[in-house]
Amino acid sequence: MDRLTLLHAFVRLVELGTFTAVADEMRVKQSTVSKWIAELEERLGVQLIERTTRTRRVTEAGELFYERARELLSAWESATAEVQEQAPELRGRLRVSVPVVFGRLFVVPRVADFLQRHEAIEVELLYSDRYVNLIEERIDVAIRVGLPEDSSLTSRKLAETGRHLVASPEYVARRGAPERPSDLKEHTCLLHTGLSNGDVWSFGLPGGGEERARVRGRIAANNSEALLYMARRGFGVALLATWLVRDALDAGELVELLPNLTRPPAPICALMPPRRFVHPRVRRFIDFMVDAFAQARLR
Amino acid sequence: MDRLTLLHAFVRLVELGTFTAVADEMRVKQSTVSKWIAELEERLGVQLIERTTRTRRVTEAGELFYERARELLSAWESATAEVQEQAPELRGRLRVSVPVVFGRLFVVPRVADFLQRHEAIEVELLYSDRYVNLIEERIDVAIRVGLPEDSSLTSRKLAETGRHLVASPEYVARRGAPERPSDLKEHTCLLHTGLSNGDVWSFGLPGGGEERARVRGRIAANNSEALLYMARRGFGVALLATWLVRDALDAGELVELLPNLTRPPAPICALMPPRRFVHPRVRRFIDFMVDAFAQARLR
DNA sequence: TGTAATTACGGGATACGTAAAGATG
DNA sequence: CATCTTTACGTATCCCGTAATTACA
Repeated sequence: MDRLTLLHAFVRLVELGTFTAVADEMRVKQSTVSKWIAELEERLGVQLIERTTRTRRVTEAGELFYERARELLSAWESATAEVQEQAPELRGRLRVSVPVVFGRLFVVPRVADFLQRHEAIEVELLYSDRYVNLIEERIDVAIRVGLPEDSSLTSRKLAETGRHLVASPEYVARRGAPERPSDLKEHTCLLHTGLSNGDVWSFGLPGGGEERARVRGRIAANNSEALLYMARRGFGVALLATWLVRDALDAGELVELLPNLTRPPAPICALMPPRRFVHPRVRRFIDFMVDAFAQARLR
Repeated sequence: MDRLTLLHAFVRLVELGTFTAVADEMRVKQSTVSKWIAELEERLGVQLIERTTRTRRVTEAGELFYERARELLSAWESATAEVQEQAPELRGRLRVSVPVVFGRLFVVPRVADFLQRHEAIEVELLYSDRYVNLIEERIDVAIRVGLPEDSSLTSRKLAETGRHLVASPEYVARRGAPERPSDLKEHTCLLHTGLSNGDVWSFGLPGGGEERARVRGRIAANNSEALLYMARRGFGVALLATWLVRDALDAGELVELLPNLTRPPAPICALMPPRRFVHPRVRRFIDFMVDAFAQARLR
């Protein structure tokens, strides 16, 4: 086992107090943390933490070692940070998976900025609205609208997008317009699969508060553009990102429903495969995107 | 990979200059060192060493990181040493493989001293003159006379033992006594297998210098006592440790041959399975034995 | 052309997670 | 008795070594 990881676990155990907390923080199981601490003590030949199932007490040796461990970890941090400043030119290839429409509208310009700043970086853009397997496809970062169902991925929020509840005028003429979220039960809805709570739509009420509706429909897709297409064709009601539906709204191909209710914004996330160590250029890319998205609001 | 191991490899690469030298020192293959350095650079996102197949040059970032890496490694060393001093009571079980005769005469008393000093230590003595598989038998330390053929084991010299060239009086009466090392070619010799150069016996000449003889015989064994028994029974000439043959010499069951030539002493070694990390109690035990054997000469 | 580093690949050790056991207040 | 750690076990991963390839003097 990586000795610095053992130190990290030990330090956090001293600070947080329970194996469970450390495990959650470090994204491993309790049993793993237990083995890590045991291995560290075994290596040192010294008990660091006296523990029963209910109590933990840092030994005298543990107190001493805790200080040293903290120093070591921060020395590693500063050493790596220092050497990375020394050679700030990022290089190598980034494989970035982006949604088709959102990618074209919002990601590409920012990627261009990133490329301009870092001459030696290459970017491979993989357009997809599906939740591709990041590991198999060797993708460094996937940018997606909404939180993924697969929570094993590490995610970071880049921005939020407004959403509109829409349907085609023809559909509304035929089926009527819902007047309250609960009316959606009577409608055919177009569901986005692959997102957490894809079938529960919530709305902010004018007086404050929130109303949720579990919706169902004939069509479900893990692709927003497919839903947009189906909505245009009058197959049902869809809850879609503002920038996705704007043209259709302007053209009169779609009309907005429940316009007096607010829709909670959907997060735009950068997703990474659950690697233990994130490559600097990936981290820097994501930092850059977070920063770039924070500058301007999505319209 | 263990980050501190990567640092160690990098530091030694800077100091030694070639991947091969580092690999030999760290007991891994060149390809492994190559991957280690590549991984370290990959993690940092910085090239540390510009290398072609023929030349290596430490980059500017590498120079800087070298200093930090050295500090980190020595910080780890001192942190572990410090915490181990803090709690010097060793505990746990040591599985020690010892030769039958040498063990009884020289090891057991020293083990007793070690047990007396460390109350919480348990020792399991496994008597064997064979070269047992340390890993399979989960042996922590094996003490052996002579250097093992299997050089994958890490060994540490505890002491040296004098040796005598012996045969039974009956054998000498029948076959005559050798007058020079080269005469041994005409004799039936009793060979110890499992030792490096077990079939090449060398002797120090009175005027200085050394003479080697490649010997052969009908009987070979990886057990000194078997050779002693065969020598007593008159099956040939044996080169055996002083303490092993003393009783038989005193009793007249064996006579010494070539008494005017010196025999290079055989090393007494502590052997460990090639583990990456030696447990403190094992290390301390061996340190203790080295010290204990250094006190008194073997007779 | 010979030496040294890198890359490819296969086998084996190992470290993780799941689940059950154990312990303690 | 409930909660938290440890232990047992199966599996997937990763890491090392062997061998082929590449690169350079």
